[in-house]
Amino acid sequence: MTAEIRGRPPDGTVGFLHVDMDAFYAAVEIRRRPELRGKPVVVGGTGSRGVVAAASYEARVFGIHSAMPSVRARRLCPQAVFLPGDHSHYGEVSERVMAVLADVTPLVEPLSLDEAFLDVRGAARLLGPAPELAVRIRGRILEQEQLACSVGAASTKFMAKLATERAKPRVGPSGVVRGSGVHVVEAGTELDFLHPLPATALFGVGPATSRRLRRLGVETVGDLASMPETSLAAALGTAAGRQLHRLANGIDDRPVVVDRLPKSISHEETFARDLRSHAALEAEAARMGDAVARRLRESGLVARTVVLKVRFGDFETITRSTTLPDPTDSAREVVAAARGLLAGVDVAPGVRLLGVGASGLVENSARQLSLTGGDRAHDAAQRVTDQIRDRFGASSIGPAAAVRGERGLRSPLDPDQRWGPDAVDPQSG
DNA sequence: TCTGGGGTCCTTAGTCCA
DNA sequence: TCTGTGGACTAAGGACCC
Repeated sequence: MTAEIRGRPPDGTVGFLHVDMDAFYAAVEIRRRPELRGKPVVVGGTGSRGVVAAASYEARVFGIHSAMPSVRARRLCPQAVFLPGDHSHYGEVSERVMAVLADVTPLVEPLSLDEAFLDVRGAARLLGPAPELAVRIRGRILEQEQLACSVGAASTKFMAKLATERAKPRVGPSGVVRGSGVHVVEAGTELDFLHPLPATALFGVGPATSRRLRRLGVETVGDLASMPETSLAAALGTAAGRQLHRLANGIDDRPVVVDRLPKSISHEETFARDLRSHAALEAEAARMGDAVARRLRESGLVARTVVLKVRFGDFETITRSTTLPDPTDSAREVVAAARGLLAGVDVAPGVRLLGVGASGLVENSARQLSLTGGDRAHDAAQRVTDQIRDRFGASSIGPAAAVRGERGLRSPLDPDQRWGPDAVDPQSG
């Protein structure tokens, strides 16, 4: 049984840290291959339809950034070293980094492989004030992993995250400029720090919201803070308006949450070329549904809702979902639901991406008690399948449905196969 | 110009039911 | 019995984040 542990809400003292690894994936690759040090290194985007997952600061000098289409990145810097991602290795490194953080406080909330919030108010009483802990954490990660990170310290999570940005290396006119590594926003100076920043610095202000805000004459966080909450709510919706108004005024009472349960699990893939055959797509849906069900079982979760995502050649994206009579982690049921949803989609225009997801997740412990005999036998069979895969690899066994249809479009499902189709290591070929 | 994969949260609209 | 209302739930899509 997983229990969520929550820290206390902020109390006005500098007690929150945000730790963010610098160009994490690229830095891990450079550590593995020291001859790449100082060179522009790009992780991901090795295929024709991929995007950049991470870029070293030397690559950023050329204007390359994450989420940039790989075709464009190559045009900007043809001499950059493009590497496929090695997600499982990054995961291992991340676990060791998180362990360093857990040495300081049990109140660690990972946001992704390379980022976490810490509530150090308790630890500070024993180990020293938050800014000192920030410096110590940074030194320890550098010493143990030979990887640089930046740390922000402030009185709230959100402010600590903004502080980290200030501490990071940046790209100047003459190249890479080293960052301070640690930045502290002292209690009482939050609004001085916050209000000159562009509104896009706020969590939740992306391109669409930014456009709407500019139409209202809002450029900076200060502009936003001086607007009535009701006007923001009218322009952006109740929840977003309220949230932005609070953040712009430095209010963020979210505690650090440890062991957060996932809300959804999904698997999606962009194909090297658009698929038009229902049979081929059914096989892909079966493969992905099987992978999703396996991750549900690994997490000890069952799902109430199965979601199918389809992106067509023109980038139009639709989702179709269905809620099951009983929550499940069975590949048979997830795949059947996904294929049922797919049957209602006209795939003739050509499908660029297909995804299968599971949501409405609950812990499996309650469901186990109510299984019938047939379900128990099926569960046992799935456990054996999982064990075979653990031993011989993800592609060693799978649903028969997954091998029908058009073959050879891509390699079998591989957790490291991310960041787009046709990931080929240019160094090896 | 070309836009991955894995998530979270919010809004809107429709349906069912008390 | 009819009508209105509001909550819960479901489905679909959009925006955003790393």
